[in-house]
Amino acid sequence: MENGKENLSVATLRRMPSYLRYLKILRDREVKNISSVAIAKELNLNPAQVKKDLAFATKSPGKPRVGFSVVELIKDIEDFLGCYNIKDAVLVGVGKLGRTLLSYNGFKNYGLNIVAAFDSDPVLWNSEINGKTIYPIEKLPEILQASGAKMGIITVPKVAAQDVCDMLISSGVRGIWNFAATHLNVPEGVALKNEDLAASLAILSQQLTELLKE
Amino acid sequence: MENGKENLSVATLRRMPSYLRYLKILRDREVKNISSVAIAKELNLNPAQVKKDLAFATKSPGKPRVGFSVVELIKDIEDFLGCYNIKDAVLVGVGKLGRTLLSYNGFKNYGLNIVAAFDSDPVLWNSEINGKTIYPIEKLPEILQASGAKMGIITVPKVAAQDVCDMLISSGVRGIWNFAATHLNVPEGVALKNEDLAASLAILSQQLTELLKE
DNA sequence: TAGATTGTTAATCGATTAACAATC
DNA sequence: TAGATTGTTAATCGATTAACAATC
Repeated sequence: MENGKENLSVATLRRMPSYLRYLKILRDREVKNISSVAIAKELNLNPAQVKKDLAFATKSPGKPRVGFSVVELIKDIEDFLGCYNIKDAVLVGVGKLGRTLLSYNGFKNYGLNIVAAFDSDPVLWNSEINGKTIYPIEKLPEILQASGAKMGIITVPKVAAQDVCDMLISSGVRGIWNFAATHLNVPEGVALKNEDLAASLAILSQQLTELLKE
Repeated sequence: MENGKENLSVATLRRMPSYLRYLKILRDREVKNISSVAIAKELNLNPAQVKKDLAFATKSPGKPRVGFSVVELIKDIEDFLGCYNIKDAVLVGVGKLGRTLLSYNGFKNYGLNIVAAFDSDPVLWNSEINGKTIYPIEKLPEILQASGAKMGIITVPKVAAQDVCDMLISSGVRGIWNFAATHLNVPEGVALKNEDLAASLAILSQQLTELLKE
């Protein structure tokens, strides 16, 4: 999808959901309009950066003296994020984390739809969590190919993660969202995103350490 | 803690855990030594970047022609990340996600120790998950101040998140790890890290969309 | 009108990358 | 020795920020 603007960066993409979160709070408070300067202030960002970021998503320009309509801005950002979203995904590994993700309904706000789940434990087979059926892992190639899903979510233990990853890719998956705390090897042409709580923790800890020094 | 090097960036900190993950796989394969060039290749990074990153963590320099000892490098990076870590944290909100985090033992590799959990549901009070006792939320100020923990993990529903956040801060917490999908307002002097699955998803989706275009 | 806010252009800053002398 | 790898210096690149004319 073309959007006219060049240079959409990962940093911009990463900030989009935080704008959305703040805007939704404003909406709940029945605030009608907001300026990029005010958003920047609340989120501790630079106003010019916020203006540039929003320009990627907005369909109509902001109004001088007024700013942006909160509800319109929410809609524009949701559409913007949605336009990148691959609708269908499968999840492999119905342990604690897998269950949590299956139960989470927030993904649909971002256009993600988990169409099926897989696990090796026969006790879980054919049961449902949040309307999603759990299949034996052996059925993965068949169901995945039938569904056409291009994204795989890995929530299995470390030792199984690479095998599951290979299996997903050989069945047509092109994007891997890895929640297993291990390094995965993927071929060229496959996108990999490691969900890395350790990295978040490292950043927060470092900031906190700096703060406590003062 | 001083480390001699200037300019430790968030980007470097974010990459550290991924080095660690890959190195641990090498260790399991009984690989003895590894060069920064080889690490860069496997992780799709620039070799100069890997060299600079590792220089922040390593206690002794790598050997020309040999590279780094895998086990020493693991130890150095763990120490490096650990030196920033605030040992003690409390968790508020023992729902699905809170339970998952309480049960997860991987945090201790990064020096994080959850000392207590809180919830508003009386059914949970005084029960334990993974050795951590769950207390009524009213006891938060008392227990938090007694423990001296400076980090708070928020896993409550959206609507309660700001109140919990305020409560944590007024009881001495200086770092907030927010898993609730909402914007939080924190005063200056408090570090906030939003754990943002939506942002990850946006990045992965965008990459996947690009890949599927080709 | 006056002035707040817009979007954009140009300057700055910092991270990434290339190149290379030093080393074993 | 020859050459792979180190750590570092200098060049490049891209993101952030400041400044400002245009707008209502």
